[in-house]
Amino acid sequence: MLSAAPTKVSAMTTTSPQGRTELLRPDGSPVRVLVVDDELSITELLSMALRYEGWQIRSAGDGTGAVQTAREFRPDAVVLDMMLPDMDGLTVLGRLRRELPDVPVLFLTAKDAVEDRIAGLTAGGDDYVTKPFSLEEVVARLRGLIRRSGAADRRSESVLVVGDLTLDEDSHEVSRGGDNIHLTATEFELLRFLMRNPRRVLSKAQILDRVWSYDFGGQANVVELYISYLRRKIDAGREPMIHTRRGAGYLIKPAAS
Amino acid sequence: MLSAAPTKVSAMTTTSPQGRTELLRPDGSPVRVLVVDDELSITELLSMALRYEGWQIRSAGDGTGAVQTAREFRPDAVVLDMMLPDMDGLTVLGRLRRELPDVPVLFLTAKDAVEDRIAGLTAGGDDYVTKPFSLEEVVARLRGLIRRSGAADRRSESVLVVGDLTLDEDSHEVSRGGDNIHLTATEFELLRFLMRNPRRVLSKAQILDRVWSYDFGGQANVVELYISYLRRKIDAGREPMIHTRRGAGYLIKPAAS
DNA sequence: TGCGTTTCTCAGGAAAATCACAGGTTGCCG
DNA sequence: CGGCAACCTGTGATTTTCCTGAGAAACGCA
Repeated sequence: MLSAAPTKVSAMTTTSPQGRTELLRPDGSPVRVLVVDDELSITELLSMALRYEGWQIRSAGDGTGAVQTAREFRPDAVVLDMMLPDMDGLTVLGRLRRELPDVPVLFLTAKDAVEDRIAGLTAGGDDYVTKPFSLEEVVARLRGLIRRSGAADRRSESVLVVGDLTLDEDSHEVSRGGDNIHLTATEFELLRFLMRNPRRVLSKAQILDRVWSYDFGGQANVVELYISYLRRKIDAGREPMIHTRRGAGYLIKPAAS
Repeated sequence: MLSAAPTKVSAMTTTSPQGRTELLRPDGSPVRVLVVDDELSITELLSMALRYEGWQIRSAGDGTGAVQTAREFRPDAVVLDMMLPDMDGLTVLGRLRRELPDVPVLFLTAKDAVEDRIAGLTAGGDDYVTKPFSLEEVVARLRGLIRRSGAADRRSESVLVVGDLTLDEDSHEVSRGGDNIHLTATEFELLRFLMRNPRRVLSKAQILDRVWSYDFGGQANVVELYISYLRRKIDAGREPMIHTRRGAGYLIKPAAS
C-alpha cells in the first residue's frame, strides 16, 4: 500500500451513475487528500464533503501531525490552514515540501490575512481560499489543483456541458448556444453545482450547504433568489433548463427533453 | 479504515418473488440500519417499516447507546434524531463518524428547527427529513443514501419500471409510454409506493400509513382522492394500470396482462 | 474615498398543492 | 331488482411554496 503509492495523478476521470464525474489516479485508486486545520468542525466538514467526492481523506490538527501523516499517507493534495497552533504556516509548508516536493497545496486563510504573501505562495501552482469558504469552492479548486498536478493532458475536463449550456471551470466562462453569459461569483457557483449534478433534484438545503459558506446564517430563500437570477440570465427567452420540483428542489437538464 | 469492517454496500439489487426490489449487501446479506430516537413510538414505527424492507434493524434511545451499538452492529446507514436527551446531535454525529467514517446518516429534525442546525449536514452526502415524516419518504431517502454510499455503479437502480410506466427517483420524473407526466409531491410518493409493490393489493390503511405523515389526522378518503388524481394523469385515455379491488384496496400492474 | 457591483433581507403576490365536503356512481348481495 | 356500502370526483377553501421587485448593506476597485 505504501510503497505502491504512485505520486502522480493523471487527470483521468470516470463518470459515476449519477452523472457526476470524478477524479481517479492512473491505477484507478481513489485520490488521496490530507486536510490540516486545528478546528475540528472544519476538518470534519471538509472530510465529509471530500469523501463524498469519492476521495480518501486523512486529517491532522497541527503542523507536526500534518508532516507525520503526509509522510505515511502520501496524499495527492493537501488542504492546509495557514493558522496552526504549533507552527507557522510557512514552516509547515516547507516541511511538507521536503516530504512531498510536488504535492499541490490549497491554503486556507482568514479573510483579512496578508494577501500578497499568499499570492507569492500560489505562484508555484498552489491555490488558496479564504475562510469562511463554500464547499463548492474548495472542491472545485482542489479538483483543479489535482488535475493540473498530474500529467497535464486534457483541458476539456474543466468544461461542464449540459445541453447547449457550457461552463468552463478554469476561465469561469459560461455560454448558452454560443452567447456568452456573465455571472457573478455566487451565480457561477450555483450553476456549477447544478451542472455537476444534471437531471438530479437538489434540495434547497443541499444547495445552501454546498454553495454558500459554512457560516451563512441567512434566510433559505437566497437560493430561490439566485435561481431566479440564473433563470433570467440562462433561460431568458429560451427553452428553460432550470426546473422547479415543488416541495423537493431544483434541477437542471438539457432543454430538449 | 478497519479491515474487519464490512463497510461498503454495493448497489446490488434483487427482485423478490412479490416483485419488490430490495437492496442487498455485496455478499447477499441484508442491509443493516441503526435507528436512533428517544421517543419509543418513533423507533418502533421506523423499525417496523424498515424491517418490512428486508433490512436488519437495531435501535438506540440516546447518543451513548447509539455509539455503542454502532461500534458493535456496524450499520450501513443510520437514522439519527437531532434532538437527543444526553447529547447534542452534532456530537453524536462526530462520535459515530469516528467509528464509521463512511456511514451515511439520515437526520430527523423538527419542522421549525430546520434552518439553523441543519447547516452543513447534507454537504457530506447525508440527508434529512423533518418530523412528522412519512415512511415512504424515510425509506426512499435511506435507499438513496445507501445506494450512493456503495460502489457507485448502475444508474438504473433509481428508476422504477412497471409496464410502460417509469419513475425516476433522482430526477423525480415520471413517464408513461414516452410521455412525460407531471406529478405533485404527494402523487409522486403514492405512485412510488404502488410501483414498489406492483401486482400487490395495498389497502387504504396501508397507503395512508405509508405515504402520509404519521400524524395525519384527516379523512381516509384522501387516498381515494389521490388515486383519482393519479388515474387522471397516468391512465387517462389509456389501458388502465391502477385497479380497485373493492373492499381490499388498490394495485398497479402492467396494462397488458 | 467614492462609485459601481454584488449579496442579501424583506415582503407582497402569484401559483400550486392539499384536503374537506358532498353528491354522484358503481358493484355487490340478498 | 332494490338497497346499501364502497368508491369516485367536482368544487372550492385553506395552506404551503415559490417568485421577484425594491432597497439596504457589504464589497471591490480605482
